[in-house]
Amino acid sequence: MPYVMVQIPNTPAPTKSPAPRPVPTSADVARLAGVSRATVSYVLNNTSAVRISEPTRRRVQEAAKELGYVPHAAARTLRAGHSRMVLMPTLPVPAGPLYSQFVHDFQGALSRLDYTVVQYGATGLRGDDAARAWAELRPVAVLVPTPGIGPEGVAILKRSGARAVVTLSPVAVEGARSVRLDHADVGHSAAAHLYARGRRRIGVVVPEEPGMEVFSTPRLAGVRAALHGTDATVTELPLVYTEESAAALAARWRDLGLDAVFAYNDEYAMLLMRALQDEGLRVPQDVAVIGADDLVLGRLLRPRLSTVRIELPSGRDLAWLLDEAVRDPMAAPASHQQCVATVVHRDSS
Amino acid sequence: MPYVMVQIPNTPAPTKSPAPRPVPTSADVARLAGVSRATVSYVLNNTSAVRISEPTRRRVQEAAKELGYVPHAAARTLRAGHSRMVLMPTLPVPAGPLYSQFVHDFQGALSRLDYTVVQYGATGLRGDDAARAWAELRPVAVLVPTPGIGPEGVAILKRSGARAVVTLSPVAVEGARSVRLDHADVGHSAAAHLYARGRRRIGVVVPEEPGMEVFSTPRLAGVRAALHGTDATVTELPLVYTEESAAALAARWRDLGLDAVFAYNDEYAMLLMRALQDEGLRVPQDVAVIGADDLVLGRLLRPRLSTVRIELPSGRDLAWLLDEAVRDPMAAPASHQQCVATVVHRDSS
DNA sequence: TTGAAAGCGGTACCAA
DNA sequence: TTGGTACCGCTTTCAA
Repeated sequence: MPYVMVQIPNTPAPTKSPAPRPVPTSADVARLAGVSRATVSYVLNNTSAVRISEPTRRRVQEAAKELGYVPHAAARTLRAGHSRMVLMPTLPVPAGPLYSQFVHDFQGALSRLDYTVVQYGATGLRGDDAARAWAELRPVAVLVPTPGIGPEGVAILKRSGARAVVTLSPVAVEGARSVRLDHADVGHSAAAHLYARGRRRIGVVVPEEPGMEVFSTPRLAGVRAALHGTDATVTELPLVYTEESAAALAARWRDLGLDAVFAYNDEYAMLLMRALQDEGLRVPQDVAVIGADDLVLGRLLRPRLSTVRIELPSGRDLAWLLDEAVRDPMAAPASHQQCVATVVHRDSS
Repeated sequence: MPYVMVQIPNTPAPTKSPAPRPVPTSADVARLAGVSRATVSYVLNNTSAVRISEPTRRRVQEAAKELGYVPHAAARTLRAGHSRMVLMPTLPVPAGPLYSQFVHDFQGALSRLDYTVVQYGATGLRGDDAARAWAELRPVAVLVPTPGIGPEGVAILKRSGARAVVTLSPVAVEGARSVRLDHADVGHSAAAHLYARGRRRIGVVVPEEPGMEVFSTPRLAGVRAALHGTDATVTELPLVYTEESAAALAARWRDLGLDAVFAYNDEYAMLLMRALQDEGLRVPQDVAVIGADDLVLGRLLRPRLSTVRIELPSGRDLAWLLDEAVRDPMAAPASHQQCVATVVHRDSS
């Protein structure tokens, strides 16, 4: 039992040297102001159904300030039976610029709708265990930004009081509003593009960083699906996000005999493209390169980087979707949003 | 009163059509298993101080599973008087790769130490109000990754039970462990470098994206400080992170008469450098360019981008620091960590 | 081995 | 206009 927090109301700590003053409660405020806890609650929440005299009001506020009183969210939530917390599990990998922007917008929009967004540090739990961990916090809504939850998980959350569960997932999840987002589409688009441009021996970069498989596996699968039944071949290319790893891959490029590569995303594409060029290979003549995510930086390369742009819903739209779902959990989702993946053809492919 | 959660224990909802079953509690589990709530608690928490017979144990577990019981974190926290939650306010701007990586590591390390990290969506509150909002959650520790808290805020958090407050801040904050991190150092290093390379008319990119001033202001101030009293001039260059904005800036570059630019960070630097080159300016002959953050991608440019590397503490180190502070809040911080900014001189300056 | 009951900090009903 | 008080869900003595 690591941290015993000694709670000794109204009594200076006994012998322990660094007496940790107990946290002030509304009862302390009431006592200091000479009123009841009820009155404190009324004043501090500006309860409109109740009129409190101005002098009393002031006394309470001064007492609260003097004690440095801060209400206890857990107690309030417990009593109220609900909260305005929207929970979003953090990604299993460091976020890219696209996703960071999305989260930022999403949070901003929900703040304006008077929700509190909380990103919950994934503890390595999976599936239903993860759902249970989230459910312990009794959020009013949950946004799962990966295909990391099934109907079971959704049921757990709803049974625990969540009024809305929104997922970004390739398949609709029973009970949740799912915005369809399939990373296989990205791979599919990239592969179809390369194939249409006459490429047949196609490499696919697979990042070796742990956790990345959540995204890289479907992207690779999309490539395979697009090329299935054609005369094209698919070659997996493990790559770490370092210059050295890219150089090593480029060094054995001629042996691989590939004429195109889908580089997972723009960042890996930029890394690899530079290494290929340093190796004396011409892009796109010797090898076509395409990335994904349509980063600004990709446009700066020469040749300009072709990419697959994935149309994430704006954070604002998703916030509204979520709010609507919270307000009327039973309403059928108006329309099944879908994130489309479109090729942005520039000069590298 | 938007969401009235009707709690009718042991009674099917009355008339309301989509009967929202009340969330199951440990009392429900107890009832179904035919035991007391105490026993349920013992079983579900594997309380070692108490022996529960195997049959009872199983009955409880089955009842819990059948009801889909999930314990209520707020209730537990309230009763226990403390939690293992580490709160970290989200940045006011979308995170860059450097910070994303840091947060990821930090979370992973704290998870292993059995903490739960929660990124709290900033609601636009500032200073002490923000501190109060964080304090409502009664976190065991708070990491403030910006200079967004003062001694007052720290006091509020500590009075509310936080056993540790850690800040990444240019100045030590009374009561908190501060890892010294001053973005002015970044500007200072960049400016000193450019000056040493003989540059005298120095531009400083100032991102126009809202919220960015948290970082851009000190970086600019650092440049000014480094050049104060010399014969060099400093010119602010507002820039939006788009090709168009960069092109517009580059178009009037010759009129500006600058021979060097500190571009806020590597991403802006890459953007601007490309625009300058497209305008026919030679880097570094006509204009020296230096960024910051030492991104991998900067090394891929030609000329390779000079940069200022800022040595963030590793997430793991900071997690340990925090854990130590939690375990012994009174102990003086062993050593004042400091994030140094060092110039990585490559070819663009 | 199990149960009864107190109490964590707030809120909101009902009385005064 | 205010105070008393019964909860919210869970843990943890103390008794049985």
